[in-house]
Amino acid sequence: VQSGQHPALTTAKNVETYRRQLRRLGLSHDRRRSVATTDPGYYRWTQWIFLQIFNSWFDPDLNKARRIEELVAEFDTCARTATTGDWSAMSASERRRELDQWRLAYVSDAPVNWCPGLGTVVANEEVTADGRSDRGNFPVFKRNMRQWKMRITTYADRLIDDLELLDWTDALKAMQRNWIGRSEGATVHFESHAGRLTVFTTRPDTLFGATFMVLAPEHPLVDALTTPEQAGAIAAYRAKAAAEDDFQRQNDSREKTGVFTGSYATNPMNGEQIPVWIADYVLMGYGTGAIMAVPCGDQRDFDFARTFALPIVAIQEPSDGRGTDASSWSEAFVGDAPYVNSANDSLDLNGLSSVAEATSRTNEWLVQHGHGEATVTYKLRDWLFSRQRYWGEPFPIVYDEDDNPYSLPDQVLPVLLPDTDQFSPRTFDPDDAQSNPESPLDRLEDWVWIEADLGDGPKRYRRDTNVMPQWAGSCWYELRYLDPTNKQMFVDPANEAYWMGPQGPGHPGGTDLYVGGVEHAVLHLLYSRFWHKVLYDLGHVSSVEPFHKLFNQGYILAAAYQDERGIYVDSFEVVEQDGQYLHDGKPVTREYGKMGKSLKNAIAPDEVCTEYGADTLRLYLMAMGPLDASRPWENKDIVGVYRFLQRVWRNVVDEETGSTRLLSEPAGVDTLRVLHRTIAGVRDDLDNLRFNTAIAKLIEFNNHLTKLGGCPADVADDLVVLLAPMAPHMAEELWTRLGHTASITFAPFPVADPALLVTDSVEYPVQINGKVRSRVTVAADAAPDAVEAIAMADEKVKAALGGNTPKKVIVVPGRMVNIVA
RNA sequence: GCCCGAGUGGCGGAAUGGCAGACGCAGAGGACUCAAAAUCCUCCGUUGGCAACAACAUGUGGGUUCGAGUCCCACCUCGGGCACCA
Repeated sequence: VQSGQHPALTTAKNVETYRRQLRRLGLSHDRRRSVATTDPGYYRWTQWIFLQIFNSWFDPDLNKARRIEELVAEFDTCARTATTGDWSAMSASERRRELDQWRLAYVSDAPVNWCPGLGTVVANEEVTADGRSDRGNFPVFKRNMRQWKMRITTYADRLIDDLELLDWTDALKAMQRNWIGRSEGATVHFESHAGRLTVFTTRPDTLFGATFMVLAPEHPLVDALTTPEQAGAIAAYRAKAAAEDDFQRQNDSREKTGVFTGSYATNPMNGEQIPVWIADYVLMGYGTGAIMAVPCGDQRDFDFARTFALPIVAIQEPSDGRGTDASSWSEAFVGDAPYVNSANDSLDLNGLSSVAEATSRTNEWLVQHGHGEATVTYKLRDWLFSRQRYWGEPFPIVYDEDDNPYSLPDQVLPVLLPDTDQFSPRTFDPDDAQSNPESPLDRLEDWVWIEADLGDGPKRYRRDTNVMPQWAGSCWYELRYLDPTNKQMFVDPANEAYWMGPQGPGHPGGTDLYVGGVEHAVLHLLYSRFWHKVLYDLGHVSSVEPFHKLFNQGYILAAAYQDERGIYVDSFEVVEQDGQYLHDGKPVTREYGKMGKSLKNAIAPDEVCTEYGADTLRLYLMAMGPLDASRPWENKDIVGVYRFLQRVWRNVVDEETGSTRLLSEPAGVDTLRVLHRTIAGVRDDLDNLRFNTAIAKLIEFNNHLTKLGGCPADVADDLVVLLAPMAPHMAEELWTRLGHTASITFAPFPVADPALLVTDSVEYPVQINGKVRSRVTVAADAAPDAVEAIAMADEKVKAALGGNTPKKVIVVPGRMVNIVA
């Protein structure tokens, strides 16, 4: 399955068949929009799945999603207590609010990424490292807004752990692990006069070296900790930090800045009073927004301590011999080394040299004494799921007068987009951080307000005017492909089990093969795994994962040219002259990059198609290199595969008459051997997605036929069928001319005859000390001893040995002979 | 800084630890042609040699092995991802 394509396309032989199949499915072909999201069926089931998620919650005890009714039942029997107050005493409205806090899809007023240039909010995964939108490259601002989110964070562990079950590249798995960012450590409590300060650390074993603490400027306890004499400096620092957004803060120089609050906290290990500072290198959005600083073992803390003359205490004897007097160090020490200065009345780490052991002993001690516990934190945040666009699935949600969300009943699905002629979201000055989103649906008052009876009698409700992101449909479309016309459910469980069910114990199930670009690593591929796991937990699918084997194809690159100002110029207007590249007569520099508008180097496949035909375009793309490698497009290379196709054609068809011109003489054993080697090789290459070498083998076979003067009649069918997967149009045409009436699609793919894969005799290269000095031809079934004897008797070998007796002779059957002289 | 990849002719690239450069592009020569295009044939890593052949060659330096583009160690360069993440 190729991302974004309808299944009709994967079986269609040509555009007409594709359109016909689409018509049969009641769909239309629209190049600008993916088929999936224009189909009311997809809208309907995407909304239905959304409601499944909305009406479920995550049970941490079972580590899985469950239906919301089960939570209500547990509240009723007091098996679980509500987070706010007494469930049995709550009013209906209070109960709604309580439940809404548990849902896997929820509305919250929290920091989101607002992109005024696009006019919509976007997910964390859609923001680039430099704080811009991945589409359009507009600035993105963190703002509190009321938006839909999905509780993907509850699946963080399973999303990491189940990567083990998948046949994906290590690079892609690493990207997902990285993005989820699980770090194991401990939370530790430090007492202060303003209350308990809790920090997260991955190195609880270094607690004895914690000589100060740093809070994020936004930390809620900063006000209470700030002493009157420090109030001015703290306020000024916080104001400065607030004026900068996250991205500016991170892009600023890494000079350490910060201000002392004037207060101290107690290091629970040794009772020392350590100063509490604020600094912008501590982020409110990660961990607890507060850190303990261990300057001897962390470079950032070390820099901070040096800048502000804070104490540094060594807690390890550095392995590089610099000694334990930290005042003489020029950098922090990181690594395994024996602990020193690390003991109190009830815990002694001194002398240990294993971080793992010291960590587990510290964790035990923290729990025993009530100072903390082992904890895991994640970088992953909940998924921002609403957008302020027109195109997208509307939320099947309405709000009552108290702004509580209600799901619409299944019978009214799909909620279709209302008619309008104003599709664009309102966009703003890209830098106007204070602007507010306006969905195109907001303007359609007639659509927004509905009268409905959702159990409380007929009432007026307001529709949700957001739409779902483009990822919603792609989160589950592969499931719909298994059962595209089903009107009763999104996929029949029997179909899902047949196509995607686990193939044995420990197998996660999922599609057999998924080909897609690596740019989806932490977008589509993360989101769809999450949805799939929710559907699995709720019992709708039998597979644990949506995509079992994933293959990342490389990008097609093209030359891009920059003028002296560094601005990209149209690559088609660049000429090469004496090894120099010129645009408008001025020299430009060349680089290779992903094709696209920004580099002005896109090549329209239509033009290649018009000039050479679709088969040539397709074949060129497959032949130019391995599927997973990015490689440059070279117009001048296309002619190579074009010539190959023409040679095949001329070997089969007489260009004068248009009828076949096959050799009536049956193929000789040489030709049959080449044919069957080709069959075996092409099969193997196709199985392993090595299209480039499969094509090379076909070219070799065809070159062999060209030398024969044409194609013997008895191998013509095989030649054409071998070619069919890669040049389907021409193969179909040749097939017809060879007298077949049924489509070549249904012709069986040739099978190699093992008898024709072996030869009577084998040419052995004979090496002396690893260098080829001669070759001998030996019967294929000759015993190693016989091969050795023949090699030793060879004139060139004798001459090269000069009468000396070899120390050793190695015969690799069927491969070679190596003589050690 | 951390995590993934990748470095082979003029170019794109081939090579289960076993003849490095398959196949294609570009280039050179030839046949056909009045000529050109197209087509077909031959050559085509570097150096030396008329040649047979020899030496050197898969980013650099070591190692393992009868044998290394392939495996191991260190380094260099390029591409991608993440990053004041505690």
